[in-house]
Amino acid sequence: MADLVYREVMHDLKERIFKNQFENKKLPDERSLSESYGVSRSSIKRALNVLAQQGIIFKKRGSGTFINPLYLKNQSLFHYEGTNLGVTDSFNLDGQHPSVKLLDYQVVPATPELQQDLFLNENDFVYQIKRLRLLDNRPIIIETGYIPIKVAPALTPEIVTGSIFNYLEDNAGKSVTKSFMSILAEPSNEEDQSLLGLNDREPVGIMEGIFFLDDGTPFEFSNMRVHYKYLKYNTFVSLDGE
Amino acid sequence: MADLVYREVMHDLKERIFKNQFENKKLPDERSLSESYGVSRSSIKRALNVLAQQGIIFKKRGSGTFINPLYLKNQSLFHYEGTNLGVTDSFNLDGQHPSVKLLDYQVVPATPELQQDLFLNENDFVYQIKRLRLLDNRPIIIETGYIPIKVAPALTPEIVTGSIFNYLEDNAGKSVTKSFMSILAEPSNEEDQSLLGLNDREPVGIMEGIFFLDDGTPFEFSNMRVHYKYLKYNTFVSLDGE
DNA sequence: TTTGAAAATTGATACGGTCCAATTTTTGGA
DNA sequence: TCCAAAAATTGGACCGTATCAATTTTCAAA
Repeated sequence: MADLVYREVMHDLKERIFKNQFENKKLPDERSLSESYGVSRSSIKRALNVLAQQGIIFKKRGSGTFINPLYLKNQSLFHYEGTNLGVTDSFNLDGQHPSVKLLDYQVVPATPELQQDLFLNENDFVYQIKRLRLLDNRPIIIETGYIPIKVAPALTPEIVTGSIFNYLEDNAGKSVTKSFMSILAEPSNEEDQSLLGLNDREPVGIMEGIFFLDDGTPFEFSNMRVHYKYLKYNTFVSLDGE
Repeated sequence: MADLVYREVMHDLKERIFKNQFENKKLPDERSLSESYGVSRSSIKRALNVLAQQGIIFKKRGSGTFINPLYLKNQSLFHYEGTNLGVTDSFNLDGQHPSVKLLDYQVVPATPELQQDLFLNENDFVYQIKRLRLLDNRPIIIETGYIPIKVAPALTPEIVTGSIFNYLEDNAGKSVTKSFMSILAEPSNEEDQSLLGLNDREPVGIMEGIFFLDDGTPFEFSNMRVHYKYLKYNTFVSLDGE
């Protein structure tokens, strides 16, 4: 699986960090790591950079590389959901039962906006899929998705009732690894209120954006109107790469 | 300022992307860029990687590097980028005039929750700072922040009316480069409505979380109640480095 | 004209080297 | 002993090269 050098180093370091195998919360210097792993310093650097970006370690020039004490002490804090792309994945938390009710399913021409967002031509068509997502029979999300036919030609209402991402990964060997999302809030409209059981003072959170396949192909434009009590987006931000 | 090679390349490319100077939303290949900028391909790669991570471009092996059409489209007033940590920074981008009204400023004992979030002991004290942020005199955010005294012993109401982050960077040589934030939505309460000029159907967006110094020290717990029209958190999520 | 193999294009990974900058450790003189 | 200068340590930036893999283009055979 992890046949990349820097990934193997990264995973091994992660495990050793977890097992508290480093004294003083300090990692060996990069040159030593390079020698002991038998890889170039560049690869060590790359592995360490990923760990630093995840907030697991931090580096101080001239001093060394250290384990972030908060990562070990309060791990739940750092299990950030900024890395959960699919909605299905994010739900499996408390052993509750997610379900999907298909509200609408049709093929429509791509609007100009969709053409731009999904890199389509004028005569391209998209699936328009509107789903209500529930958790233990409580409605949580109204999700409207647009998927180009040419990207997933064999979709059916049955597939769409499950996880589209999982279907793609299992059957087409394509995986979704990137997304560009915007998160905002709005007052609820009448449809929100009736489908999600909100009163007119209660808002919805909105997550909308594009999901990409790992080769960079835009795969889906999605708009999710989320019951405000169930939207909580956690994210770890680091300016190091800037 | 940007005396780093890859940064200069990055900023130049960003500008050219913004000015639409690339045909077909396609950038030149890396080897050409390397030659035309007179820098190594590694530096080009590094610049492109940062842009890709920011979601501005995406790369397809064997095909080329392309501009993300979504990036040019987003023209929100409050354009909260996943890479902008401080609120002050996020405001300055659009050429509008930010200002701050100090609502409350006192020193209080750290609550048990703050003790945990900020890694404090029982007898530690924190500044409690409540500020109203405005943009061109329109109220945008009610921000309540908690900062341990021992991290920033010399804070004054005057400093707090400006940017705390900038003060720290200029005077203490400490910089804030990381944060762990949660984003959610709530109905507005009476205070929100009066301070932000909302009616009782209009919600607030909430961003709350912890800012860290670059050495990993938790620096501030912040809760921001944002006028819903001005909260737009854009984030590019990538599972590649995992 | 069509098709499919070969070649060219283009980004990805990895190596190893040079020099620099921040920090810590050592050392030698007052 | 104490302190400041020097040396060592350690991460950061950048270069140039080699090789591989995915995609597109070219081109010759059918």
